[in-house]
Amino acid sequence: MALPPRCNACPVREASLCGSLGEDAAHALSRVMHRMRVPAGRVIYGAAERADTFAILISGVVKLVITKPDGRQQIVGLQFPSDFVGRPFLDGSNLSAEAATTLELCCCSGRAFENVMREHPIIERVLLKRIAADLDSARNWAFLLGRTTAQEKVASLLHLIAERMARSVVRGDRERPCALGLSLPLSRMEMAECLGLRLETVCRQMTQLKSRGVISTMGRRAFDVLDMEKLRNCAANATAMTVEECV
Amino acid sequence: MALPPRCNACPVREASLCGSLGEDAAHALSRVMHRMRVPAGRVIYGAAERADTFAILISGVVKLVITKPDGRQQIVGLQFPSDFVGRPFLDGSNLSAEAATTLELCCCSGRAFENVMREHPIIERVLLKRIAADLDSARNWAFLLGRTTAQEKVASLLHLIAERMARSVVRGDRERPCALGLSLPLSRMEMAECLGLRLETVCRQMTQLKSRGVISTMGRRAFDVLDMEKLRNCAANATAMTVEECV
DNA sequence: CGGGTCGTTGACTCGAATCAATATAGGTGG
DNA sequence: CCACCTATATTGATTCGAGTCAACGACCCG
Repeated sequence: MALPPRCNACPVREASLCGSLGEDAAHALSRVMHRMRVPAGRVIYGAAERADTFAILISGVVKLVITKPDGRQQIVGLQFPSDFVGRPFLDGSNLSAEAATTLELCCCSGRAFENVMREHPIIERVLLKRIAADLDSARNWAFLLGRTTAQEKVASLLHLIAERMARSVVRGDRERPCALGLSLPLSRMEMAECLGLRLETVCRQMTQLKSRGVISTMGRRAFDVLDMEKLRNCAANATAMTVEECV
Repeated sequence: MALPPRCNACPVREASLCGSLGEDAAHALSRVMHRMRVPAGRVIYGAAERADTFAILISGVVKLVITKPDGRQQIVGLQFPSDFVGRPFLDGSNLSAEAATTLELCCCSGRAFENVMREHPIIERVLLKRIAADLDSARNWAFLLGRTTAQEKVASLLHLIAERMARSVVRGDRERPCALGLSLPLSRMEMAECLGLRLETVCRQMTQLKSRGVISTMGRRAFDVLDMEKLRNCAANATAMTVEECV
């Protein structure tokens, strides 16, 4: 009746939804879920088909995208390791979920998940909290999109990525003063789609942050946070900040 | 064991969360909830205090606002009659809920609600669906903020208000070709705070919509939709639309 | 009827978008 | 392993939509 070895060895067990369940709900879930690798770019669920997947993200990043008929796209959410992906009970909006990087998932069909959930109401309660947290993030994102400068947007995104990627990489470690050697899960284009900007604008802001010694980049898909404090400042209120204060 | 008279006479009973509950869960809820009037401008819950209210909105409009230390504000959600207001189980973000107009609420303490919920898990399931729907709205709002022009933003907001206000006013009526004599629950300033714009920009867009015969206004807090089709077009893709096509 | 808030309009500025060249990374085949 | 090739990223010049600042007008209150 013990959990399978893959659960005991699971790097996100505590941080994920599973970590908040009791022994038997966790066990019941473990019986229907299985590991899976998904290559970057794969669509996990799209606007058309019924979202019939439930998954916990073990590694990699998933982007949630709204696409309109005229081609405009907006990334409205990012899911990191330990987050869940899926839309139990959900209506058909124009939302799709796509692997931004190669993923490791622990997943099952939506139907199987709903069955386990019906037998273990605690899962429902935990899911409710997770969705409420997602709602909070979505609203904070709306603030970012509506009320901040390009500078703040880019800095906030890098800050978010630094926090979430570092947490999933140096687990257990004491908090580091600054995050080094982080992989950047998004292209410039995708960053722009996140932030309601054009990719050229994202580039320019990245260049500025580099020249101010806030970050540095290595290749296209990696960066360092040289000064977390500065980054936080840039994210919070770039407008109230002169170049002197920032450098 | 019947529901109290105020429930049977409740104008939003079917559309609200209560309408999706079984007989006894609805009855249990009705015993802890009570009617309340709240004047416009009152803060229902704020960033500081623990959000300890749960309410179903019977009439009026509630705005959900994020305020940053530097004074920037963004309205990240509107709740209309039949929606719920409150944050069961929720973390402290910088979100506050404020009455945009005079409200009629059916409410109880968050604690009381959680107690009833624990005894009637169906409430949890229904709440989960409502929150998931809110999450969807929040993400669609993020698209609006990130990827649309001022024109589309204003048109979309008016369209949303027309839909939700009409639904709560002419309940039961067949769908009207266009909504007339709608009350506008927000000031220009609040509209701007919704849309990530300045109030002057909102004004200019309103003026344009009027001159194109899409809407008309009567006083500060009322408007008509003269041509719902045009409004929908303006909301969907103002950029792809010349003045000729619109007029 | 007068005062104050809120809304409207106008003139001008500025930040990000757009259009247009490069430059670099990273993969491919020789 | 190197040279090439194509995606992606960067930088520059210019435009344009929304912001800002300022004046005026309309509505709502006592």
